[in-house]
Amino acid sequence: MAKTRPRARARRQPLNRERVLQAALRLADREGVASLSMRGLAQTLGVEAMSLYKHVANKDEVLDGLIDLVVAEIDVPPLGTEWRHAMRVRAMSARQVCLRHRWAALLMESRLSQSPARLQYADAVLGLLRCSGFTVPLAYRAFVIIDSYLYGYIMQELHWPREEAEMSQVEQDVTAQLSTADYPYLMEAMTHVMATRTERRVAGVYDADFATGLELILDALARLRDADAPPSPMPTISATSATH
Amino acid sequence: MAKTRPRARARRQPLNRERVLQAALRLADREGVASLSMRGLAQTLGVEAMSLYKHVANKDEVLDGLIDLVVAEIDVPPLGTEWRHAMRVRAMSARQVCLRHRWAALLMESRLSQSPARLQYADAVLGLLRCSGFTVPLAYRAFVIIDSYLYGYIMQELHWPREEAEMSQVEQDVTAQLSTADYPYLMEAMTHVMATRTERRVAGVYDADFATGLELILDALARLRDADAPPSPMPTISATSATH
DNA sequence: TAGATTGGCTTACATCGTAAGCCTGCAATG
DNA sequence: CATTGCAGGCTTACGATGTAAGCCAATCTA
Repeated sequence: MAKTRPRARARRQPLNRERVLQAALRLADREGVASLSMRGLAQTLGVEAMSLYKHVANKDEVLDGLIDLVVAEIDVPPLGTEWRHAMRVRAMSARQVCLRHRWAALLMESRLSQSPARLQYADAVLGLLRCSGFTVPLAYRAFVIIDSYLYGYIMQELHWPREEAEMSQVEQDVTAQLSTADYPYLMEAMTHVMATRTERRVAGVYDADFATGLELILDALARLRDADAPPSPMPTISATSATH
Repeated sequence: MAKTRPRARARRQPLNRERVLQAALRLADREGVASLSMRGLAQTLGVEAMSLYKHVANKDEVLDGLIDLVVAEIDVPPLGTEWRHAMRVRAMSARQVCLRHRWAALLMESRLSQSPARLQYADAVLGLLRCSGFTVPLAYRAFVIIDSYLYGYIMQELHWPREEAEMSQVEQDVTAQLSTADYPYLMEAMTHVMATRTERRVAGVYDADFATGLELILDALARLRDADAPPSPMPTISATSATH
């Protein structure tokens, strides 16, 4: 009587690591990575929790797998692309990916997981800088600085209000609950943010602010690069000509 | 017979929120925030888990309390201090605090918790910029950019090897397990990092790299500030004279 | 002295990751 | 074709964990 339809279950295509991770990705996007449990994950696959362990060693492996999936979504231009353009593209892409999967940034920061996908990502970014005239030490430094800003900005951004509803909620808090006397400078800043919130989202949320900061850093790095190794008369050509 | 010594327990000074949070801080420093459980925390206080709930609403409140304790440790110069100096001081201080409590940065990024301590911290930083000639929009932008870099850098740094033992472990991985063919640029960068690791730690770990990046950003912001509101002939004086 | 309050404690429950081992149908082998 | 191995599910069970509910003794207050 327990075996009502012994076939029905067996008929579905067998699970595999790939399908498990894809399901985890969907579930994380829907409910957040914090409420991603092995039992819940199994349920979305029509399976019992312990069945997952035939395809993944443990939950940590699922999380690391998620990181890999997300890193793979980041668009890194091919080796030889002019560095400023390349850094812009990959930074913007990383940001979009992290906003699409709102749990991703925190997960990447909280886990070590030097998987092939992540190593290759780092290698590609470093390669772009190296092929654009950066020395090894400077390429390393630039990488660290850009990534600090990139992921630091994203982490902040994830806490900001997005929907109009949240925004007006914040606005209420600003004008009512937070007393102006206690936090005068914070108040004026919040007021400014609220007042300009419309024009500050261009083709996405908070794009403009992110881009300005990034350009600031790229400018600074360009100066460093030029000081470090005097460029040929036409820097952009010498940069892109490395592989073309 | 259960009441062997009804007095002994009652004699110790009663718990309070303060002592609970201090114990949580110590425990987190010792074992990491991930393995901070209400039961474990209670144990270090010689008390049962549920007793904590007389002084704290729930675990989230403990975590938010930890954030407050940590934020309070950050050294923010008084209003009116010249902005570059002030930003340097508070960035360095925040970094030291986050390295001292290695769980703090992640906790701050993962929780929202707009507690008075945090709001006041933000207010103080914004105030410093405002008093040094930054307009409201620019002060806000500068705040976001500096903090992005600051906490982004720290989050990266927390994953880097610190002890000499870890370092030589990484060195082994670099020269052996990671194949040079697969990640050429990553390899050369790691080799450089390993080779220069001695001179790169000055009075602390990785101080030099952090400072260079910060100066880069402060330079860029200085340029922005001067372009935004043309300074008087002697910018530093006009900056500090605002409140003195 | 009576009553209320404070601050501990016990018990209980849902949820989590996962160890151990069972069962069944398909596939390869004799 | 029969046997057997095993891939890939399932069941059960254990020890965390956060915390709701309620108990009880010591202390403070009227």
